[in-house]
Amino acid sequence: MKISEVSEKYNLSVDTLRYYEKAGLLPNVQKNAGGIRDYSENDCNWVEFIKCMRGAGLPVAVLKRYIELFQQGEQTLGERKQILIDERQKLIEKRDTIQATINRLDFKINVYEQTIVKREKELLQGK
Amino acid sequence: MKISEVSEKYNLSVDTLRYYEKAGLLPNVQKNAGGIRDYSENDCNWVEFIKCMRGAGLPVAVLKRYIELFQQGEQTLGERKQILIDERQKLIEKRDTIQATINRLDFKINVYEQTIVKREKELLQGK
DNA sequence: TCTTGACCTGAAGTTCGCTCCAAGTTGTAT
DNA sequence: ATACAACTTGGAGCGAACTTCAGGTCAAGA
Repeated sequence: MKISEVSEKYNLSVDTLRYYEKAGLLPNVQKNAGGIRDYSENDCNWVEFIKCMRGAGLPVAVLKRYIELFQQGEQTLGERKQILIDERQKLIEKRDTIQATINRLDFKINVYEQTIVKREKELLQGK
Repeated sequence: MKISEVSEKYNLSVDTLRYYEKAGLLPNVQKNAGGIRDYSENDCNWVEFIKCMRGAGLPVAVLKRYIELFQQGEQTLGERKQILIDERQKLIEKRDTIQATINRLDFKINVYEQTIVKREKELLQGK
């Protein structure tokens, strides 16, 4: 698969794909004789994984470390699991922070709604 | 209230507080004859609001716009309400993205756990 | 064969949100 | 009066995650 196809498939720019590769997130992408990338199905699965994790805000450096460990084989299973547990915990905190802010916005939006309705009524009564 | 006290109260650095002010998020902080800031209770409430919104990831530029409109009085009620509705919607999407990633991590962590337990058993059996 | 578009590289540039620095002023305790 | 900590400003610097650029190579169609 060419880089433009992967770009289209996952809605990531070709620049971002090359950037991820340079950053160590896609260490296995093969190149043909002419130096042109040919993404395997496995590469694509990694792209999809990285896109998902980045979408939730996991830092590139953390993903790089995870992939590094993955490359090293089974003796890193524990460390990899711990990374995922740590990041999961951070996401839970982030989600809860966001939820609290949504609740606050809900309240504020309601106050605005009521105020606006009140102002409209006053206007109709020619106050 | 002095800047150091506000900094302590809301756990924001004095640099951040001055940055927010320069960025237009705290337009009303008064200064005494010597040029030293004196935060009112109202200023503090804005600091708290900004801290909360920034904590959820609302951009400084959006908050600046919101505060600008607030300064302009009642004729901007509708526009202000719309900003909050838009940002609320983005937060909901962000929260859902994060939740989906948490679920994915939960699954992956379980797979790791099972794999690790399996490897340990094999080790005990001298495989 | 020629052109054109997609690909390549390394490096520089951009945006965001702070964070730090230099150099100077103010307020307070002794 | 003197020290010294806390305050002030404008501007530079930083880390993260891209994004763009310059200059070149490659592959396919007319």
